[in-house]
Amino acid sequence: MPIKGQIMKNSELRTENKISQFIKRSKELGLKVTPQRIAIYRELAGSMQHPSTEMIYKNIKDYYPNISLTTVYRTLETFEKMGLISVVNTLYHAARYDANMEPHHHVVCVKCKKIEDLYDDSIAYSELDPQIDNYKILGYSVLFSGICEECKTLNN
Amino acid sequence: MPIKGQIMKNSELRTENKISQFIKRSKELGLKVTPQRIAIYRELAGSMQHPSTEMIYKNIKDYYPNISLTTVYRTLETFEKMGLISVVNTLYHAARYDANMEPHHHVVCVKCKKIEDLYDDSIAYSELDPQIDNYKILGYSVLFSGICEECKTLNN
DNA sequence: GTAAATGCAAAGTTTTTGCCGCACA
DNA sequence: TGTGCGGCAAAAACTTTGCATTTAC
Repeated sequence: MPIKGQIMKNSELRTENKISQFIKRSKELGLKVTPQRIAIYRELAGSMQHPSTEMIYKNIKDYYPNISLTTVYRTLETFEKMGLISVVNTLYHAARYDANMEPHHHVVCVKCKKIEDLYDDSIAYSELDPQIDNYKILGYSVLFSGICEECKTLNN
Repeated sequence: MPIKGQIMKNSELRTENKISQFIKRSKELGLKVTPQRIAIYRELAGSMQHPSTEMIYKNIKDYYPNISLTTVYRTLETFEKMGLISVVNTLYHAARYDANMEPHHHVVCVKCKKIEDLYDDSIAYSELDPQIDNYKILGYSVLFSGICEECKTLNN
């Protein structure tokens, strides 16, 4: 959290700028802007860690001890539904397995959580980007998300 | 489960073939081939659903009521570690969020579960594959997995 | 025979829900 | 000043662990 009267770093300025945008967008969307929501958004916008709900909660606790974990869960869900933030791992609810060891991709239905295989050569990964040279890359997967035939028909 | 004396469908033959391979590979790896393990592998190999642990357990229960959910959890973990099957959603343990709404990809460290952003134009998705035309595609994400600098150094 | 695998029970994590009081627009 | 939001407690959903017994090899 930025401290008044102190010089802010560039990254902190960037974060504060994102928060202004967030407040503006929240109002447009009819969402109430509460101190908890600002704290949660700030924590996320100021982090490069792609934090979990628990991590966000713990960080906020330090300066806002009364906040509830439930609030963090509910708020992140709301933000995500409104398009203010995104979930890195759509399929976080439970481990999903595959006996097919051929290289292939997946498409998941955001409504019914069905996963289907996808063989598509138009998604090609050519060479390692310098940005990830310090990683020992083991593999990669492409996950499409969408709405499947059946869920489109049910349109709910 | 295929029934003796009945004509098998092509898909069932394919599944039984995969099971033979699985048994052979298990022996090579020094894994014991138990009825439970065959049942779990068959359930996965015969399914297009990318089932969760619970789904596999429930299906097996129908004809093998004594099997334990713990066994299914432990067995899937073992299979995955040995490279017999794979997890579709590496980051299933907890939801991870991102305030960065720009299109970008991610790289996750399989050891410490750290996620980093990745901007890479060499991963390009050109056009929708006919296979997923019946989906209303909302987006896609590329997730690289590997071992990060720090975890490489710790080499454990 | 022995190490590995299973089953049961219990506990640990992560997430959701119900209810009520509060405060923001 | 009403409705959306937050906090607490409880439950649900998912996963792991410890220990005694059984089984595959």
